[in-house]
Amino acid sequence: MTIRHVSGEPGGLRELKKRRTRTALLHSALELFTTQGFEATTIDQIAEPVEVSQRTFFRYFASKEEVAFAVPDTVESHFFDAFRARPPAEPPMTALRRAMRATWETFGESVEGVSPALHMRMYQLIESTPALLAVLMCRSAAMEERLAEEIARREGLDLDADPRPRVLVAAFTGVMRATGRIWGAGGDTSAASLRRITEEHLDRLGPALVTAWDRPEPGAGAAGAT
Amino acid sequence: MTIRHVSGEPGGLRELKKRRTRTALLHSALELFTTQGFEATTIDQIAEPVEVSQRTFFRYFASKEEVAFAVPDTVESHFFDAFRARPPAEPPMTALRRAMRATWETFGESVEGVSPALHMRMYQLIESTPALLAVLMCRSAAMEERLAEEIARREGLDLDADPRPRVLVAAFTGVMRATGRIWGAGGDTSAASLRRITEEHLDRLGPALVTAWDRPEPGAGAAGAT
DNA sequence: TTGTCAACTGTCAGAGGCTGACAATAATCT
DNA sequence: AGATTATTGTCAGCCTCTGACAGTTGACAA
Repeated sequence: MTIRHVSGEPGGLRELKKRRTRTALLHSALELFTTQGFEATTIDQIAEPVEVSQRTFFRYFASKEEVAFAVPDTVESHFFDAFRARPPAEPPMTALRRAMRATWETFGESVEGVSPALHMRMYQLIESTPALLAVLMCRSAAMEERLAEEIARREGLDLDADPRPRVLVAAFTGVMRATGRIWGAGGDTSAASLRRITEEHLDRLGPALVTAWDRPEPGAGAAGAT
Repeated sequence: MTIRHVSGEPGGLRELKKRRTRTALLHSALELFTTQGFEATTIDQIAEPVEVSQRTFFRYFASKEEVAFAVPDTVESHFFDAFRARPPAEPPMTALRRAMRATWETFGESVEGVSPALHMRMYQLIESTPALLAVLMCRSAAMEERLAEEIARREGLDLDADPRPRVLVAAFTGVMRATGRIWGAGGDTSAASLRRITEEHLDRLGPALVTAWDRPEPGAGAAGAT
């Protein structure tokens, strides 16, 4: 008969151990990264406190970078889901913004047992580590593509013929990147600060994009929805 | 007395040999990358036809990625210089576009002895290789930052307070990325094709950004130049 | 021409990221 | 309990990249 402990989550003993090992590796890595830096940390150093071999680390995370992006990954998924859940009537920029706001809110608690304070430190580390920044850029580009596809779908546009979805997304993420950098450079490292900076900057491109971009093209003749 | 051969460029024998080695390594690498793929190519394979040790390769190129971006690097520099040379009276988007056009034109000949056809193949390889795409994204982000700074300087704006330069650049490079992807996916791999796609797409965001973005803000009150 | 100096290179040794193969161990199912 | 399957550790190895040291070669002056 299958033993089922009172521990919240489903699955057997094996599943439980796996989740524990993963979380332990994640914590160990983040702790080391934020104290000694990303490149100065070796896989052996990460695996040692967890009492696990280097080989096992690579069975949980495909690379050293991946563990650094585990939490951002989760947050990103939340954001994308939140965006897809926005009503189709909302202009894309509005929907993006509200999805972002919703993500900030479900973001106060821990993700995978990682405290918000640690997220923040990791974000700053990513911003200041070239190798991680490169990965972040690549991931951002992939996310931009997915968002552009989703917008094209919502608005009934052809992504190959109409650059506007991509441009809108580029503008949005451009602001996000900019705010990220400003926040990273500034003194106030709180999540509230990041949130405030983001809102402020998004405010400033609202009128130009929200009102102009979700209507058919103003200039040359190209097919658009509605 | 210093021997000065009739070979075009300046410098002594040492300089000449260095340039030769660099070019040879570059060619060897690009040839192998485009035939077997980036990851399947090892440093030893690159160095062998040049009859040079692996160690020497790393004295010319800091990493395997760097050699892949040697030509894009040169092109990028040309573009940035061309942009800075644009008259300050031009709206930023117009200046970006003309700089791009100028870059396309000085681009027909070989760069560092690499034929345009090989550039094209390399661009496509970069687009289809995750590791290279990551580097490209990072480099693009750095370029965006430099362009935004330059625009802020031209227009007398404060980059930390006004997101518009960054957004404008994001829109521009967003279109460039999009065209790059469309071109890479399409059948026509000629430079002319890339050029045409780019022009077409830039046309479509012209009215919205050229006329709206170089004026002081429409909505909330923030300081801007003229 | 010759000797000195500086630059360039090869060899060697090694760290660190990452992977495949295989055997040992531990959980699950019957 | 025994068979099955998943997870792990060990080992061996490839590849990127770096520091150290010694050998070679071009540059320059006496």
